[in-house]
Amino acid sequence: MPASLRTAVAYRRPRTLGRHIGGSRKRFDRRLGEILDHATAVFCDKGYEAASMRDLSRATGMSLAGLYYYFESKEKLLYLIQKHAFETILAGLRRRLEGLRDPEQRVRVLIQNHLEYFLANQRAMKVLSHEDEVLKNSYGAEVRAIKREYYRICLGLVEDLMRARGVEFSDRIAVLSLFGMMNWIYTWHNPRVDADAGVLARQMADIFLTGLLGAGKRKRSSRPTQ
Amino acid sequence: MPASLRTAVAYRRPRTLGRHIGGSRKRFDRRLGEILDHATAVFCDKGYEAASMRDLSRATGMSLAGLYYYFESKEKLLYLIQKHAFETILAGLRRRLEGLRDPEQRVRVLIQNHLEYFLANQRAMKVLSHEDEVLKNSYGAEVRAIKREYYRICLGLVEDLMRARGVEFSDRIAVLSLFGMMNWIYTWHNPRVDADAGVLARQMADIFLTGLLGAGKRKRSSRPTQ
DNA sequence: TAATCGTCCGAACGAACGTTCGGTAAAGGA
DNA sequence: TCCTTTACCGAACGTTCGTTCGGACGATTA
Repeated sequence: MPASLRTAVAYRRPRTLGRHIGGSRKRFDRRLGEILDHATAVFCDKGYEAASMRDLSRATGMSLAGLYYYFESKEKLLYLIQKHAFETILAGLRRRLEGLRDPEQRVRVLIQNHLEYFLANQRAMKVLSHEDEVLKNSYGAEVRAIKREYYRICLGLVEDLMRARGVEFSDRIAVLSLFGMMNWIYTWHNPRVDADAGVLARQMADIFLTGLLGAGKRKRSSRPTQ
Repeated sequence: MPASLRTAVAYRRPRTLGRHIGGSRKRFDRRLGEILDHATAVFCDKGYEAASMRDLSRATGMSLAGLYYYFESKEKLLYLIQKHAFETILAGLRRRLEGLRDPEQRVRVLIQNHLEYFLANQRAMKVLSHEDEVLKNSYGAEVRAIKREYYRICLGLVEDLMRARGVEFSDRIAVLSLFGMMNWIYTWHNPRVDADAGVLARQMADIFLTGLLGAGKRKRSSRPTQ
C-alpha cells in the first residue's frame, strides 16, 4: 500500500498535525491495508452498491463505527481500491517497458503485464472493471485520469507496432478489442481449470498480434490512400 | 415482447383465470413492454442495485404502487429484461445459421449477429452483461441456462472451423476471447465516433479469424499429438 | 341497474442503509 | 502523575429502500 494512505481520514484528526504522528503511521497504514483487502473481497462478491458497511464490519471483525476511524466514506474506500490497483498495474508496465525497443515485444509485454496483474489480483481487478462508472465526483475524475493515461500508453504501443510493420487498421478498435479480450477474463477465469497468466498471455497475444498484423497488412512500401 | 408476459404478475389476479382475460391481454403486454423499456434505461444508467423503483416510477410516469400491477418484484423485472435479450439474440443467430455451411462464414455470422444486436439494443445488452451475477434464485438459473446454450453453440462453431482448417488452439480460450472483444463494446462504443455494427463486425472478425487461424496453424495433414 | 373486473394510486410498512455521536480504555509523552 | 492521543465501540440518527394495503374509478358483463 502507498505511504500516504493516512490522508484517507479527514475528520476527528489531531489538530496539531505533523508533530509526533510519525510513530504509529506504519500501524495505521497496515491496518487500513487490511481493511482495504477485506473491502475488495466484499465489493467483489456482492458488488459495490449491494455490499454494505455492515458486511465489511463482519468481514474485518471490527465494529461498524470503528471502521470510520480509517476512512471517511464508502466511496473513498472504492476510490482507494481502484486507484491503488490502477497505479500498480501502470507502474509495472512502465518498469517492464524500460529498455525494450522492439515494437512487437513491447505489445507482448503490455499483454503479459496486464494479465499477470489481473490474475494475481483478480478481485481488485474485478472491482476496478465492474465498478468503473460508480465514482462520480472528484474521486472518479482521478481514477479516470489514470485510466486515460494507461489507455494512451497502450494506444501508442499498438500504433508503433502498426507503423513499424506497415499495417493499416483502426488503432482505437484494435486496442479496445485487446482490452476486451483481457478484461473479460474476470467473468470466466477459473484457476482450477484455466491456464496460468503466462500461457494465457501468450495465447491472447498470438491471436491478437497475428490477427492485427495479418488482417491489416497492405502492399509493401505503399503510402496510405490519403 | 413475447406473448406470455402475462404470467409476470402472480398476485391479485382474478381467481377465475383463463376465461375472459383474452380481451385485454394485448393492452397488458404492450404496457408491460413499455415499462420494461424504461426499466432497461434506468438499470443501464444507474446499475441494477443503485436504481430504485421510485426512479422507474418517475421514468414511466406511473405511480410506485401502480407498477406492481404489472410485475411482482424488481428481480422479476431484471429477469424479464435479461431473458428477452438473450432469447432474441439466440433466435437471431439460429435463423441466420440456417442453410449456411461454410465454417468461416458461420463464425462470421455469429460475430455479425452478436454485434448487430448488441449495438441496436445497447442498453439491454449492457444490463445483460453488467448485471450478470445479480440474479441468484431460479430466475438466475433460467438466464444462465440460456447463456450456456448460447456459449455451447458458439463453441461448436469455432471448433468446426478449427477442425476444418486443421488448426490447434484451446477452443475455450478462443471463444471467451472473442466474447471479450465483443461484449466489452458496451464500455466504450460511441455511436457518434465509432463505426456501425457491420464495419465493427468485419474488423473484429478479421482480427479474430486471422489471429486464430494463423496462430493455431499446424503442419498440413498431420495428426494431433494424441 | 347492479355486480364484477381491470387499472391505477396515496399512504404507509418494516427493514436496511451510510454515517455520526458520545464515550471508553489503553498507551505514551511531559 | 496528569494529560493528550490513538484506537475503537454501542447506540442511535435520518434517509431511502422494496413492497403492500385499502380503495378509487371507468369499462364491461350479467
